[in-house]
Amino acid sequence: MDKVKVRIAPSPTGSFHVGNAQSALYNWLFARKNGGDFYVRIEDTDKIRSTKESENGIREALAWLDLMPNGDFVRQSDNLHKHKELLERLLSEGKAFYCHHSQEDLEAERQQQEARKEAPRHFCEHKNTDKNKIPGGIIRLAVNESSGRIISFDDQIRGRIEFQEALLGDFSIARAIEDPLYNFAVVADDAEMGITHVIRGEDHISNTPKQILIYEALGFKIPFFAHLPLVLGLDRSKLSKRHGGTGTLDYKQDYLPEALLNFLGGLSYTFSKEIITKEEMVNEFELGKIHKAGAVFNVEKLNWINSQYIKQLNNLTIKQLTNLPEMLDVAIPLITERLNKLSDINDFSYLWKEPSYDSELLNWKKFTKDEITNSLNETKRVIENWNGSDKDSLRLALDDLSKKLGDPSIPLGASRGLVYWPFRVALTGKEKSPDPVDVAAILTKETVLRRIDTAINKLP
RNA sequence: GGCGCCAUCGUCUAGCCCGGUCUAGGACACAUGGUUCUCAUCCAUGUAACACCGGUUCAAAUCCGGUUGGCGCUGCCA
Repeated sequence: MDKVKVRIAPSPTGSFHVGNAQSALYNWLFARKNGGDFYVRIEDTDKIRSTKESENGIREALAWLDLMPNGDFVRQSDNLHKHKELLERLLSEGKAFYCHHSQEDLEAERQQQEARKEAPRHFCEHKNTDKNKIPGGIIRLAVNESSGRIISFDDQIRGRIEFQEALLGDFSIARAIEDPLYNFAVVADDAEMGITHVIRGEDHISNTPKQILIYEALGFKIPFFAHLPLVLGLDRSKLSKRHGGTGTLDYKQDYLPEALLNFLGGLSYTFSKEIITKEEMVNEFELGKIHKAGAVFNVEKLNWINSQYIKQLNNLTIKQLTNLPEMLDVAIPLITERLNKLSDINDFSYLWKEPSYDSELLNWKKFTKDEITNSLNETKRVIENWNGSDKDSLRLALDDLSKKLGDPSIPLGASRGLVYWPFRVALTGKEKSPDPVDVAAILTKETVLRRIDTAINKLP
């Protein structure tokens, strides 16, 4: 058995799609599981749309996800001389030929076929004329139009898939001798690189019979094919720009790479548990167990997975990720417990800078301004007598205050609000926050007192 | 239009290959309750699905056929 070699072949014409990232993961997993190699080949035959920035984006995304290939990135354009050589061979053997039809003619033909409810295809009469080796026009593969052959392949995920050869037409393989088109370049490069398993998106299923014909014309060994289900948007169509958030790097500022990988992996494969590392995925992974149906990219689930990973992060990593080196370690669990996305860290900025808020927020339920002001003044007194670190003693003192200020006939829980609510708003400026006692223990005693004063002054 | 792929809760799915153990299980989301000043966490509970029709069979989510629907491709893009 040959050593397993797989690859992803993204085109550098935009951001690295999350679907590409999922494809990269499954390819990487398959390679790792089978002791094979994983390659990245930049598909840049479209010279007009390919950009260097896009290629850099692919590198950055892969590096971020830690799905680095064995060896350097391969660039399809570096292989042009080989493509030309192969194309010349096909031409000289009569397996490919120059088609001199104009694009207008081709378009007209296509429309007529559609009107006649026929399969759109172009069988070219130039194939058997003396024009067939004269440069000009595009190069097509000579396909047998009267063939009754069924081209089939055993998809490693879907089972046998069949196509009628006669419906293919003499499809295009190059714009010119030094300008190969996708289907031809992929086959040439995959063969050159010794790719054993082509694992790619479902949108390539209909390219497969064409590629098989090219493999045969070239006399190359046909690899195994496996077509991955598509990553879908909320409307169940292929996830695209209009759905937003299609670029892998779009997730870099809010999500941990392990979380995105975990999410993407579990989207079209069922692992033994919801939260799983990619090393654990390697152990369980079997190509044939990848699902067939497309899966909706569900951000809610991604958020949940991300929150699980954030809770597991150590203090140093949190500080680096959020770029807040001065953050106190004791504050971290309070924050990570409430974080879905990394940038939400700004909701906790009161831990390191003065909060700003509307004075109305200080009022809890139907209490009067006087009652709130009084509560704050009493709380201030409690803080003044507090040692600044013992949370239990502070809670006890504030509970006593609650009993004192509240109606003795109602339970303590209900009267605590009169003390805790304004205190919490004074410290955090928010209506939702961790326990104010926890916050007070993080801020210095002086800061707590200052913020209470600020709150009191806000009230008329 | 042609060709192809797919089809279980709102979403991701288990079960399907080897029919009965499925009054269809789990996770996310949602709802309710407990803890609670608020939020989050945690715990408990709940709502919610086999696309349809026919066949095979004692028995079908599971096997077969058809229909419908969704999606993909249909380029001198990849």
